[in-house]
Amino acid sequence: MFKEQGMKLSTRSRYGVRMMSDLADHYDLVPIFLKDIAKREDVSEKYLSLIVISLRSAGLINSTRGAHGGYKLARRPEEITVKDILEALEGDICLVDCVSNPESCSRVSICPTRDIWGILGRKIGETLSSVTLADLASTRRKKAENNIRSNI
Amino acid sequence: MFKEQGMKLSTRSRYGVRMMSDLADHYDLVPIFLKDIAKREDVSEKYLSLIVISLRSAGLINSTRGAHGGYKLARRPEEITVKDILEALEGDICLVDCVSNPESCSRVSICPTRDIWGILGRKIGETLSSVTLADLASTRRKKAENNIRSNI
DNA sequence: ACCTTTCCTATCGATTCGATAGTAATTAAA
DNA sequence: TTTAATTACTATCGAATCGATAGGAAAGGT
Ligand code: FES
Ligand code: FES
Repeated sequence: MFKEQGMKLSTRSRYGVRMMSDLADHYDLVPIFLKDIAKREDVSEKYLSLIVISLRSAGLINSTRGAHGGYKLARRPEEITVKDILEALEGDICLVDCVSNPESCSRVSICPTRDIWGILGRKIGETLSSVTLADLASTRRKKAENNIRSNI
Repeated sequence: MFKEQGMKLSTRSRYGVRMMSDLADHYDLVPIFLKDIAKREDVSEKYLSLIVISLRSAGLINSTRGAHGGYKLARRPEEITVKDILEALEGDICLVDCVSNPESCSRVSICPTRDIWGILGRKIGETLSSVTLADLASTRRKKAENNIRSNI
C-alpha cells in the first residue's frame, strides 16, 4: 500500500507531445490525418482524438473537417514549446494551489515549504519552455541518422 | 471532462515535507509526538502516521515507541534534502518509465521526446536536492520575524 | 497492571486515468 | 446529390489512485 507509482507524467501529456512532434515533422504540408499519426506513433486513435481537442482549443493546432481534412500546427515549430503543449493538456504548471492562489491556504505567512514549490514550478517551466518542436524534430532526424549508421 | 487538476504535488508529499520541517525545528531535543506535529501542522494524525512509515523506512527519521516515544530526525537538518523526502514518499523521480528503464519502451531508439523527460527529471532532482531541512528551518524563522514586525 | 505512544493492515468513498463507443457535423469528391 | 471520409462531441467503462478513517497489535515507561 502506498507509493505504487509516483511522479509520473500522464500518458495524456506523453501522447500529446509525441503527436505535436509528429505534426512538426510534416509542417508546411497538407493537413495530417489523425489516423496516420495514431498509426505512426502506435497509439489509440480514439484516445488521441480526445487529446487533440485540448491542443486545438489552446490554439496550438488548426483542424479541417471532412474528407482531406486533418490537423496542422498553428505556428511554426520554432514557436511552439513543450511548455505550451503541457499547459494545454494539464493546465497551469503549479505544483500546489497556494503558490498561484495564496488565499487557498491559511498558513501562507508562516509556511516554510511554499517557497520551494514555487521555485520548483518555475524551474520546470523554464526547462519546458526551452525546448521547441523544432528541437524535437531535429532530435528525431539525428536519431534516424544514427540508426541508419548503426545498421550498416 | 479532462484537465480537472493537472501537475499537482500529492498531499502525501506536501504533508511529509511539512512534517520533516517541523521535526527540523526540534532537532536535538527529545522525540516529538506525532500528535503534536499533527496539531501544529493542522493535519490528520492518522494520515500522518501512514506517511511517517515511508520516512522511517527510508532512514530519514528514527522512532521510539511507548510512553515518551516519538520521532526524531535521523541526520542533521543540513544533511537531509527535500529530494530525500520526496524520493522516500513518491519513489524515484523519473517522469516516464523508459528513461530509467529503456527496455520498457520499444521506441527508445527513434523517439525524440524521451530525452527531454530525462532532462526535466534531472533538473527537478537538482532543484530538490539543493534545498535542505536547515534551509526550510531558516525560512520559517525569517517568516516568523517578519510576522512579528508586521504586527507592531 | 496501566497508560501512552508507535506500528500495521484493512478498508471507505470519491476522484482520476486510460480507453472505448456511438453519433453528429462537415467537407471533398463521384 | 449521394457517398465516403474525416473531425467534433458526449457519454460512458473498469481499474487504479487518492485522501482519509478505523481498529487493534506491539512496545515501552511509570
Ligand atoms: S502548503 Fe500552502 S502555505 Fe504551506
Ligand atoms: S516514450 Fe518511451 S521512448 Fe518515447
